[in-house]
Amino acid sequence: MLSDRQNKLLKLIVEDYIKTAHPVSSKALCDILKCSSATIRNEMSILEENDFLEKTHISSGRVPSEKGYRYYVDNIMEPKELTGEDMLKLQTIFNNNALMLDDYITKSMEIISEMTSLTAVVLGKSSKENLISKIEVVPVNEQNLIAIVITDKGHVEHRNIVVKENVSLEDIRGTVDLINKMIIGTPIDEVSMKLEYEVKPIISKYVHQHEVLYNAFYNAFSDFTTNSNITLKGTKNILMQPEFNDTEKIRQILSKFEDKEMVSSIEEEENGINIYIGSENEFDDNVTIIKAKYDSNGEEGTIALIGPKRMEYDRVISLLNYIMKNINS
Amino acid sequence: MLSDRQNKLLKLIVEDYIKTAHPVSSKALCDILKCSSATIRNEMSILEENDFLEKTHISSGRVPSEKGYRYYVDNIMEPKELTGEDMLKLQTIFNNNALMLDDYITKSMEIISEMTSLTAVVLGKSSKENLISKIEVVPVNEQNLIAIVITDKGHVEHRNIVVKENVSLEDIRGTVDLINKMIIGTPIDEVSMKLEYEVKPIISKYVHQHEVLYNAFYNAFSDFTTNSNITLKGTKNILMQPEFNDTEKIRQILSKFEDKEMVSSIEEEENGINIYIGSENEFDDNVTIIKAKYDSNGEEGTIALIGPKRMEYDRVISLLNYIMKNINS
DNA sequence: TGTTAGCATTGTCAATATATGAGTGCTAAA
DNA sequence: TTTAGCACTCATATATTGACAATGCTAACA
Repeated sequence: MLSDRQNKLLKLIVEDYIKTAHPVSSKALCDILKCSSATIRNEMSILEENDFLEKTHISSGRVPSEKGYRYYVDNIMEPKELTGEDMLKLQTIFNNNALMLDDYITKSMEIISEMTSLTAVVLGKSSKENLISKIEVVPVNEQNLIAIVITDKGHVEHRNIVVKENVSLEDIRGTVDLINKMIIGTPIDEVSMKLEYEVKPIISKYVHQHEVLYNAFYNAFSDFTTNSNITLKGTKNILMQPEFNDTEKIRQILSKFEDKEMVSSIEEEENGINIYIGSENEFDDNVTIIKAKYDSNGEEGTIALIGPKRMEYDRVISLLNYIMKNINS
Repeated sequence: MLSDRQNKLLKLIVEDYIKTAHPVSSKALCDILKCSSATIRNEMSILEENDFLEKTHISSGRVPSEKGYRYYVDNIMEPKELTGEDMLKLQTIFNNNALMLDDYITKSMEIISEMTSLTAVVLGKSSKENLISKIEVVPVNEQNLIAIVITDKGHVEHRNIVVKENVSLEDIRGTVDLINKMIIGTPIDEVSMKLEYEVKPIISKYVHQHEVLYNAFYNAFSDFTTNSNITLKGTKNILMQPEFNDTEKIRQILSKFEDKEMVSSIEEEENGINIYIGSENEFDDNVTIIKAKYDSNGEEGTIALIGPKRMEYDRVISLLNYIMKNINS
């Protein structure tokens, strides 16, 4: 267990380092702790022996280790009130009644990304499990139709449908009506199957050009499930941090950001707000990721912030907390 | 005017530098030009005097200047046949009948970006001038409706509409019918005006809760025009090039990529394929941008590739040419 | 007149040296 | 337990050096 003074010291070091990004020297803390630098050095070396602190080289000041950050987050850090300014910015978003859930989330994460200089990630649960609530088909010209699919959660997807041969508008209408009747209430990821085994046999009875039409619709619907739904905001922010003053590191992170699988791996399973420091996360050892899983009336997803391990943990958590309070229900 | 040999020399230097990214020495070209390095140096210094070549330092090999690239592009470079491999990759996209114009363009630019290690930009003309061909409203639950707007070019936009007070479904239907009747054929950027001055007076006569409903629809439609329509593919590619082995340059370009106005400035006004080398473009002195304006049945936009000045001009142009041939009409 | 061999020159790059300063660890005394 | 003092270490910056890769120039050559 750490003594009171060690706690206080660790707190000062972590917070100073978060602010300045420079290793913290013993001298710098004399005034605050009302003792000499030697005393502080003694305490520091104890903290270092216990792996809470590290040195960047043998005669450098101290820097928090991953364990140090973890201890800070778990035991020292105090919840921080949102500043009026921060709250105001978010409030204006949530006060806007005309937005959908997705917009609330994306916009607030965009703002948070800007406020904190972190990179924001929004991973909407793929709409696989959403139920189809309506299919609408609108002709654009003789060969092109647009099929619009609306799910029970209010998600809208559309696909272009090309009908090469001459197909009568009636046949199209008939097909759409049939599909609509049979497919409403089906989860999106089961649409293909249902089309194949239930709709196809019936269409072929009632619709003239059933072959052509069926294929067109089948193609349009078959890739709905593959939709991934990833949003990144402020990609560059994290790369502006001094810990990424190195082209290799920048390129490495950029590559990961462009890799959908990599980004998808950020998805959170646990409830609440969770912090993954450095090697605790699968994404990249150099970063901390703070994730939160949201659930608003069954619409689930993950919001996350990515930044250097040296981040304002207390502030970020308050901000995420505020969002979660506003969207969870 | 340049002599034959100077032309040949410049060509060799440009192409060698494009391939290797290393300054080209006189010795390296002896074999090809069948003369001694001294002779080549003499010619080189003439080319340098005329600003076609530069040195990175006083005793370095030569590197093409902007003027050198420009001369190469205008007078030396020969059109390059697409390799079977390149063509095949693009062909598979254009052979897919189920795609819309936007998809053709985005997908082929994505592939080209990958093939050339350049960054691709697609700037669709904002759909401002598109005419509205249908408005569809679908209820999601008691408070939320989705308004879907389809334009004559087949673009689909949707907005969530929140109706707080109890409004009857009939009133909503009535409003939608009215709006539909009055607004079809209107250019998107005139919708707000038309709603205000023509639709509003009539709605207030026939619909009960006209105030609430009108406001909801008005809000949903009012930001249609602000839609910008920018797509970037392979952002990281350009930053992987050796000329960007410098965190400052990387950050500078990244910031510009995240700045919508900056990216929008890439839009091309001239017809055909145009090349802007270094300071010839407004975006960034360190890059070359090759732009093409497309026009497919009135749908206009710009496609562009961004990379280091040291890029395979001939290949890139052939690739863009191929796309343009396939989409222009 | 154009080409070339030869050589001094110039700058990069990498390795090495040197000085400076910030910060530590340790020890002995308060 | 705290602290002053000092030796020590390492990063950083700057200068020095030698090897190397080019060049420019000149004088000789075809």
